[in-house]
Amino acid sequence: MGRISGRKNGNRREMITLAAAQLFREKGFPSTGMRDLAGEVGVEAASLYNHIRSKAELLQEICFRVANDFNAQLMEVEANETLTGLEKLEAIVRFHIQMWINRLDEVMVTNNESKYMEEPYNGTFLNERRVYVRRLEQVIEDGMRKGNIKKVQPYAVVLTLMSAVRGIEFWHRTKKNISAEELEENMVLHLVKGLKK
Amino acid sequence: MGRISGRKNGNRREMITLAAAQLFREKGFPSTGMRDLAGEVGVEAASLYNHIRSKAELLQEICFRVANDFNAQLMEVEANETLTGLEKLEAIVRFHIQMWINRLDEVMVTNNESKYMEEPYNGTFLNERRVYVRRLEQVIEDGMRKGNIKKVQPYAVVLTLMSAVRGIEFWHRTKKNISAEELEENMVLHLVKGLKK
DNA sequence: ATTTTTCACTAACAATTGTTAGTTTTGTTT
DNA sequence: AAACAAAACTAACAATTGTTAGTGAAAAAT
Repeated sequence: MGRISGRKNGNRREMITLAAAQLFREKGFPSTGMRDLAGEVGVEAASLYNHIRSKAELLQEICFRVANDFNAQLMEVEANETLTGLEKLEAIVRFHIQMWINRLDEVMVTNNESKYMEEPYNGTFLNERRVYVRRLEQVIEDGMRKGNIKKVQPYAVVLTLMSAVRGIEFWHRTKKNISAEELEENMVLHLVKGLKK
Repeated sequence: MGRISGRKNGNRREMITLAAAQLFREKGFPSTGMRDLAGEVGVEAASLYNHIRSKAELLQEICFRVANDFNAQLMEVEANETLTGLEKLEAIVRFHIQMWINRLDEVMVTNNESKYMEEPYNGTFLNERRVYVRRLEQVIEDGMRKGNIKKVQPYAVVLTLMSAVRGIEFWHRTKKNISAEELEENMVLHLVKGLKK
């Protein structure tokens, strides 16, 4: 065990993973070649395999890392007893918006390319998503019961919220029109405050 | 073995296009092989080329057909002088919802796979989209000026609206929870009525 | 009945795919 | 300086890709 275990290796691998996220987003997973990725990293394709096991593994790492971050934040909000239902929802929506603004590559890959994961990873992923949606519905139902969220179909609202933020993808391409803060406030106003009773 | 049902070439080609839309949605454009498509149609891969010029042409046909349908409806609404700004917006949002419900394959391909079109088609497509967004912003600005839409950033609202309906993709996989009509009403309530002054 | 058109077939192509094997270079530890 | 591990390289593989050429059969037109 000579070298400090995986320190340099870890950095290199992280670089590869982030380059992969960018390419997977831009070109899509199936049409991103290992030679494309190698070129981005500045190395021959075969050399990548000193750091990763397969192309598929890269996709799994990206998707599950993002999924875990969403889950962790939801857990945190759920546990916060000082917030009303509507405030919880707002915190969650703001987190989604910030993820889409700050980690566009990874989040878009998670949204658009996760279907290219092999089993059982894709199945697990879809299941985790289903659970996440159900927990979000619970937050809304709680808010409706306690009285500061107006009467709606929780499932429809969750679908709408989680998809609406995807619009940030297009904002990214033409940033000039409007700042990140303005965009966030407008979306929150439109999507969350509109639910106040 | 001769021909199957094709009285007219047009029918056969339309069958191929719709099968392509379904496969492009499910598997993505790059990883849908011509042999997959041929199998779906019940024919050998080479035989497809009696009806189409290339795989790329299929994608173009799907994307521009959908884009044209959206443009046509927007033009119709714009021309209707009896509607207020908010009513126009509602009509447009309802049309989007119905397109996502009734023509999911084509609409999803248009949203997710259009980037795989070669130039100049992709450029033209992105430009058409930009124009569409700008026209939708105009509808909102008109509504704000005439007084029945509350003060918002039109660009942010358009992004939100156009993306929110993408949630219907997930509804399609698990239809049981809620009917198409309920979903539409909930979305309209959430997305449009929330904008009323 | 004969010609013409339509369309499916088989076979094959050049290019590209992810990945492995084996070797050499690089940088660190003893 | 010698030894060792990490990570780069070249070369090659089997499989798959979209597409073309050429042929024969069925349908439509004459």
